[in-house]
Amino acid sequence: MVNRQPTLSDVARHAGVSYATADRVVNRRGNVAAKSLARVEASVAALGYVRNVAAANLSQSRTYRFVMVLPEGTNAFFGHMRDVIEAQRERLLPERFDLQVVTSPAFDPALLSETLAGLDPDMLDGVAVVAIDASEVVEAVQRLRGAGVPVITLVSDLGPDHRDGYIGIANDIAGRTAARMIRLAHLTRPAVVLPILGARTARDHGDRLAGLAEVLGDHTLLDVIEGQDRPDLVETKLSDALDRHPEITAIYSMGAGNAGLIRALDGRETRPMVILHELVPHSRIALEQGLIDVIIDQRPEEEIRQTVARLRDLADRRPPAPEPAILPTIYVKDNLPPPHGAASDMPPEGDHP
Amino acid sequence: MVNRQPTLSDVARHAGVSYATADRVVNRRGNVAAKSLARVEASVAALGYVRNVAAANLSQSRTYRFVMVLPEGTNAFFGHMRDVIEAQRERLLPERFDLQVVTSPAFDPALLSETLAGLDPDMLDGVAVVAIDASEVVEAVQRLRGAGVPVITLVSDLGPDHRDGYIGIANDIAGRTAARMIRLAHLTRPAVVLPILGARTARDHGDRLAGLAEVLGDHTLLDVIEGQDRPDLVETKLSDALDRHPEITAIYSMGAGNAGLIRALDGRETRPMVILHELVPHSRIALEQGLIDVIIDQRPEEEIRQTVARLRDLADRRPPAPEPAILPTIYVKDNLPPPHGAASDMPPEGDHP
DNA sequence: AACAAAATGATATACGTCTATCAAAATTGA
DNA sequence: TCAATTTTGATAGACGTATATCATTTTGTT
Repeated sequence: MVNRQPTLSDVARHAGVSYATADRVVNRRGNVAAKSLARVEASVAALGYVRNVAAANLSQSRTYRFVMVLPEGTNAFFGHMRDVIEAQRERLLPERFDLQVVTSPAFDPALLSETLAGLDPDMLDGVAVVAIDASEVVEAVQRLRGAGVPVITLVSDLGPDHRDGYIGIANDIAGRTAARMIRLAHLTRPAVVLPILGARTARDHGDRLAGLAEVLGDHTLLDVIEGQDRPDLVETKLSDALDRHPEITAIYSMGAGNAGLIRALDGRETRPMVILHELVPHSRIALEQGLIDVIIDQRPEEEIRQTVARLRDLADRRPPAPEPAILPTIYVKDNLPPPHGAASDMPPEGDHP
Repeated sequence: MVNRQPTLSDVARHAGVSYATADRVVNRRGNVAAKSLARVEASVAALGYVRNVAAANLSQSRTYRFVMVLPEGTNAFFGHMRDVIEAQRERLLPERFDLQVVTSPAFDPALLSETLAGLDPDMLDGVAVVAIDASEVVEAVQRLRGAGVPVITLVSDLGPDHRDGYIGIANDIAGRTAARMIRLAHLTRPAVVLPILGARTARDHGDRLAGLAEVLGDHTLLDVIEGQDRPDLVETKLSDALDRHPEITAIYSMGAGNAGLIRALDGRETRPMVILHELVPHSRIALEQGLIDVIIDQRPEEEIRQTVARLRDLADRRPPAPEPAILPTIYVKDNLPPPHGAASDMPPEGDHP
């Protein structure tokens, strides 16, 4: 059996002070003599007192008010992420979580910093933002943090000193993983790899490319195609490259606009090995139909779950719960999650009769 | 802003009954006239009342008492799983979770059912068991469930009618995934695949083998080696097979005893492609050193997290939270999680001053 | 020693639920 | 219609914490 968890009254009794004084210590209200402070802290340690967060929240009728700032637009990945957040929002409402989604035009640091500046720190317990690594954004984040609002970055990071946490994958590792898969498919022959990205200036794309190059070894890496994350551009540029370089054995697409990539491949009778990023409806279909081989995904469901957990721990001012790292997940045709947007937790039947 | 969540008092007022009557309805205490019952239920629906679980647990000084029944022994996988549970146990103690681990000798249905029979239903709010699919076990589980204790299966399942949930991977999908990886490594040449498993009678191994065969297509599948999950046996049998079949291009090990597999490969100058199951210290090292190519893992951290969440929902008698499916995870050398047993994704930062 | 300032203690209320008790009202049966 | 039964209402205490108030004690200063 578990012994009853110690309460703050237990701590006060053990320290030989009143409940009020113990409360002054643990809630840092000041006006406590150094001696009392030390005794209370000693008792906290001795008894292993941990604040009962449920009781604390109840007493304050606390609501966790979190804002998630996502890029605006119709991008399939962030569209899915918004769906995931919406599902969580409804689930978490009765547990007193108020999740709000705010959008800001993609790739625009000035507008993003304005959006962040428009958030009222007094109405917030935490912010998660898909960051753009620019000085205005860093400043806007620092203003929030200075006002006591914890900020974590989501999917796209700022420097480690400028946020209270990062939930997302390491993009160099994603690139290395892609390279490893390409090597696995070229155990007995040389590879000629065509990299496609949105823009050389996009930091996450650059990191992926760097990781790719590191692990690719002696295999050949062609010049990158910049597709601006636009399907039409990707389609024409890729078609052209495939015509000019029939020796290509693998394609790694680091950005978005993959609907165009799929269209470019669909007509051809033979195709190279293909790896791309993010499991979204059109990439899923392409994988199921055998038009591509591998999808590297960052599991947005898991990212949102961890984001809420982390924001909550930050709001409660307690050490973050250890969570499994979010690693680039490798999907092939056979280990895809069940199709419905909001994932189900059970294996798709039939396996265990 | 969020409107305040309705309380049971709000429901009572809306229904025009006293708090006591509303309470009688929602907590099914009986002695309520049909008319009152209907009105309260209508008000619950109208206001969207959801019980505040935190307040309820506080009022009852509730502790969630869960037991996890694992196979006994030094198996690296279950050893790791126990470490993971222990880490969670400490974390969850202040939140009034009492996680107990009970072990039972591996592969012994009779002893497992005895172990289950030895659990006192009155001292328990839920059980998770690594099941053995045998009638005695099913009966023991049914006795627990009949006594009001929810039981979920972990890693190894019973039939869907005999438990309140299953947390683990679908093993046929794991086998299919392995086959897909083998195919990816044989895009331009035929594969000759050597399957290794613990015993043909082990259901999860059988499922993996079936999945493998389904996806392997025209490639050659050799006769299985039975290694009894024992490193020494695996080592000698594999060495022998490699000597007799130099044409082998891939090995898929579905069971344990992989330390022997690694020893058998370590001496050789060339080796086939190798896929095996479960990320444990020795398999991790082999992957990092390039002795094997792929590890298929079931993420025990994630399984334990979901297990606790599911048991809690069952104990609270509320619909299970949607959780992302646990899919066979593909690890290559580059997307391994951070090495420390209990994974942490963040440096243990200082929080807000 | 006298006084202000700082520290402490005692206590009350609130959060939303569960549980229990007792009295009052409504319904049922004969 | 009267008694027995069922149903309902009102209310109080407990869970552990946060917050506030006010009186009292201790400390520091000159």
